[in-house]
Amino acid sequence: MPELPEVETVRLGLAPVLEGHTLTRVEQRRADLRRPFPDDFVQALQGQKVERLARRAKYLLIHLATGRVLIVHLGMSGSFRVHTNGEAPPPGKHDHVVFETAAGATLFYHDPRRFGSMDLADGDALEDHPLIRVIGPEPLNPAFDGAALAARLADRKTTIKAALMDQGTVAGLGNIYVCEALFRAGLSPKRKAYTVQGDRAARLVAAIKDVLAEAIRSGGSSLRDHKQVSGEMGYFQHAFAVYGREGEPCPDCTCDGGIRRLVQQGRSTFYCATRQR
DNA sequence: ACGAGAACCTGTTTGC
DNA sequence: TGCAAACAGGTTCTCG
Repeated sequence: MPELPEVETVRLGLAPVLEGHTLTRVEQRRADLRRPFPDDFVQALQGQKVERLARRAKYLLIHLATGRVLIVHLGMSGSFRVHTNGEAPPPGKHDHVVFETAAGATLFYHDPRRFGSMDLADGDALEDHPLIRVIGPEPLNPAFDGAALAARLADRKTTIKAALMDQGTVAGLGNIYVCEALFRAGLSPKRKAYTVQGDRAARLVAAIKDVLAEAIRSGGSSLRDHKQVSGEMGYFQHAFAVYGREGEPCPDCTCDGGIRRLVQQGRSTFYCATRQR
């Protein structure tokens, strides 16, 4: 489920359950996800108080009162589910981590494909962590403007689609929101990245900020499984202009073919060849 | 150094 | 109906 708006939705859902609460029990139910858990995973978390939840790109950051930080990535299929009032069912096959709080909440981390990961860092060295260090600017930060994006694209010979999928260019976009932002900005996914300068870059930044903010307000996008930690669906998927809409009419013009699909870097791209140049 | 493709997994949908 | 192939919200390693 997870691009920036989905991870932000998870953060907002988990914050009231975790912030200020103590983890009375942490159960690690397998040795690895995409990578091994840190050796001291349970020891670093169990019995500790959560201070606050943050997010960087698609990483959920759980800051502990000890100063350590749990870094969680949801991969392609990771999700959290919260049960309160002692109503948690037994963990299922793909519930790889169980957290219990002193207030009686139970959290399952569920991830069938196991592309997710969990790691620990020291809070004061978080920006130096290998996973965090390589990430580009946060798109919703006011400092991220057309000039900032243009500068990062100026020497990129790949396509604008590939450049935006690269977390080092700008943080948190994935296949859905790249397709949607390029549609809103009227830019072809096949355009060379270095040609996105000046007004084109400004339009693209505005489109990125708008689509992400709208998606967060909608509780993210729920494609196949549920996403909000309560089990409720997000509903931004109903607002997609192009993603997953191959063959449907373009919502913004009367072109013949409607929405087309092509494959770039092994991923589906959806776009309108008339509106996006 | 950069960019494209493969690999990592499981589950679901599509096509013959 | 049944089986195989294709496809899925991501990242990271390898190869050219």
